Amino acid sequence: MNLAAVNYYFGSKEDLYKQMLFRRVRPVNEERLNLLTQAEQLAGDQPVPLRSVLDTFIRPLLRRAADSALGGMSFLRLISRDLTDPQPFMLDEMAHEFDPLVTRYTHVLTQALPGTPLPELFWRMQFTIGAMLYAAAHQHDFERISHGLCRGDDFDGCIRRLVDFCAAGLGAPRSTP
Amino acid sequence: MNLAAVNYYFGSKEDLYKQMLFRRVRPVNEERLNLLTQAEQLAGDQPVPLRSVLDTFIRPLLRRAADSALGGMSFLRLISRDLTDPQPFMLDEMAHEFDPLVTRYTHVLTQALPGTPLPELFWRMQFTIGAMLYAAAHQHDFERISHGLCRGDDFDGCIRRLVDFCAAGLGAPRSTP
DNA sequence: GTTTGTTTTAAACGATTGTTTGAATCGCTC
DNA sequence: GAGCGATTCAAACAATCGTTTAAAACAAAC
Repeated sequence: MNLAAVNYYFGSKEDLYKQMLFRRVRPVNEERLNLLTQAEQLAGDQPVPLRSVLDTFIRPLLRRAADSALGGMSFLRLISRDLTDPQPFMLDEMAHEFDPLVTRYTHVLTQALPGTPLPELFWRMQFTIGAMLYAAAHQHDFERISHGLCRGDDFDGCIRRLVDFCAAGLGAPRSTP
Repeated sequence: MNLAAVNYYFGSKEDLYKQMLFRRVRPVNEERLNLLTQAEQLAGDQPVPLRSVLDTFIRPLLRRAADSALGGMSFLRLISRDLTDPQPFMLDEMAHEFDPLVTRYTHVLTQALPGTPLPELFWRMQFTIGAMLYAAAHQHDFERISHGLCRGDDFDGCIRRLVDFCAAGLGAPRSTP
């Protein structure tokens, strides 16, 4: 197609990139918060179980892998890359997009993991994000890396395993420094 | 400096990039394997404890953050990026560089985690790598993200927390699909 | 001091980048 | 179908990219 259309419709290449990425990311985060609300209602006055919290966070992103209408693997690779190594012009709006998530998830996680110091929780949330993003971006490669032992298209299996892994990690006992 | 020197000494920009990155990565992986050998000797005929395995894998990379002579944070960001979203021309040599690691660590981990099916172990190794790379690349940002709760220069703390998290994750019980 | 081979430099190369321009084309209303 | 704003397109724009070239500067051996 004609590249002049980019500037006609979006003003610049950066703006096209921004709009494209946020068009994909926004529904993911909306879905996360919706699922989280549902989980809270289901839990009543009890804290939301840790594994449920993780599922609401991981599933909306990971299920995109199998859905090419929502971006498929290209989107997962792209968002993983942009969160791992953000381009400067994306930083502000990205932070703004993810702020509500940080607030809500910090809140439910402190209740799901009572007694965990807040700094500890922050670190572990970052580890969780890292594990998820790396798995999201490399799902397909695992088949090659593991010499066929892991299926590259087993998205549900990937989600379940991520939840297993991160639930244990988030709830891990703390070793003394 | 004069950019023509790049082609004079390295042939191309890609080759400069390759050599620069491998010059930094190779010592990391050598250190990993050395520490792993030491840990094996220390363990005698017992399996190497899981947390020790993780320490040999994580520490050699993460300690670079504080050592600008070994690349510092710039190196960590770069290698994190290149492993998360590899450039095509790096793939072959990267795989070759990491092959021995995969073999050795798969071996010691199957012994440290008896009964874990190999596919499960592969998935969890990937999660571990993801958590580590993301933490490595973002150590500094956590201070801002957590509103000052997490120190961005607490490298030993980061290692210890990563080991806590990943040890629990690797040893987590498996939920039924 | 001249020679020989190596390194550094400035200039130019072709290719590609993101963007702008102005003319053509379209869809619509009167 | 004339007129008009919106869209499309090819062409050209300046800027940057990685690389090559050839001349200048350097170092070491004789």
